[in-house]
Amino acid sequence: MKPNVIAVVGPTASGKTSLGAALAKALDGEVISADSMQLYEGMDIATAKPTTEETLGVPHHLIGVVPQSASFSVAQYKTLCCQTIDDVLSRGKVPVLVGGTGLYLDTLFYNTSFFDAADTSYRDHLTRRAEKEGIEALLEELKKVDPDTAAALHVSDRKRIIRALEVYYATGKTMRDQREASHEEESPYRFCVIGLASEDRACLYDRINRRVDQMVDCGLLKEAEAFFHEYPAGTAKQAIGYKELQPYFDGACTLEQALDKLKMETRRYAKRQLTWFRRNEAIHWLMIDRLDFPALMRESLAIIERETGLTPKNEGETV
RNA sequence: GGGUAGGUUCCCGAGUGGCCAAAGGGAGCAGACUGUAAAUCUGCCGUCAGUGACUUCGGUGGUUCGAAUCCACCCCUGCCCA
Repeated sequence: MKPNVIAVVGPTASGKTSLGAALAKALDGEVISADSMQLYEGMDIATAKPTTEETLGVPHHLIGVVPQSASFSVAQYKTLCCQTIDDVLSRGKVPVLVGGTGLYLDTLFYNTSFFDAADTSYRDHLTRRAEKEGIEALLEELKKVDPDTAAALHVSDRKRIIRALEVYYATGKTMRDQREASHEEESPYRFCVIGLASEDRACLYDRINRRVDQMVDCGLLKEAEAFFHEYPAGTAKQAIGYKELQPYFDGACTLEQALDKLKMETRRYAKRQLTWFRRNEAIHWLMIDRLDFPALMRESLAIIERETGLTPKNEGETV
């Protein structure tokens, strides 16, 4: 029988961190992050990494483990995450995945193996060609080698056109072949996925707005300033939080304007996350605007018990 | 009080007699996603029925076959003069 892995997913600011840590604590588990930005070192406030208090004394893995300067990929995440899951399991603990990066989570749920993209040299070459010859030329080229993918892509979708060509030239496979090859084996784990969402979109957006203000209170500006000092514009990772603040530091807008923009971008990100997760029918959704924290815990534990048979270690110590 | 620039669909902002439900952008909504994914891309976006109809361009009247566009008066806003 496959080992159980719990996952807590959902849009940003939905409360994954607290629920995940509390569940891990209750189930005698350990948290493994499935967040593409918390993986990197630094950016603690901007990426809302769990604080010491928030971890509830439960071990948290894959947070701040990749240097800013490193190039990273989904493929590497998958390897790293599977190692971590196995490590947690080997110690008799329950792995609790917590995060909002849909692609990273799917690579685990569906056990897909991606063509590793860490080496960017050929991609850079294609990018330069796109600049010189125009992306239309590359799309024409893709039509010849991989017509399926070419037909499915919009001309504006430069990144995917380039990627499809990259995959073809590097592996000799079309994207479809690559996709099929990546599904050869089933996941070695059995996932029980809890999703956090809100019935009323406005409620989630409200939480996001408030959280940005909290981030500022916690020193987001100072963190961003130090970050800009260490990593000149363009060299940093693409996390939301700094690039929206850049104009403010440059004197191009007021702090209020920058924060409004930051909130807006975060809201839009949350919406994209929801779109991603919605198509996953295995997710057990819980509504954060209908359930308070104890209720979320109760419901989650009920779902987990039903699905996996796992029960809290100590009754009454669930919060 | 005088002068002047304006008031356009959720917001910004084009439009200065028919080709205007009204460019463009933003927001919003929906979708995609096998790349670094907190990234990137797509569709919809006045209302209703789905080749059409109806209600919109500060207000009220007017000119005209026809007005967001022209005229009159009124209301409001920015700036300048007092």
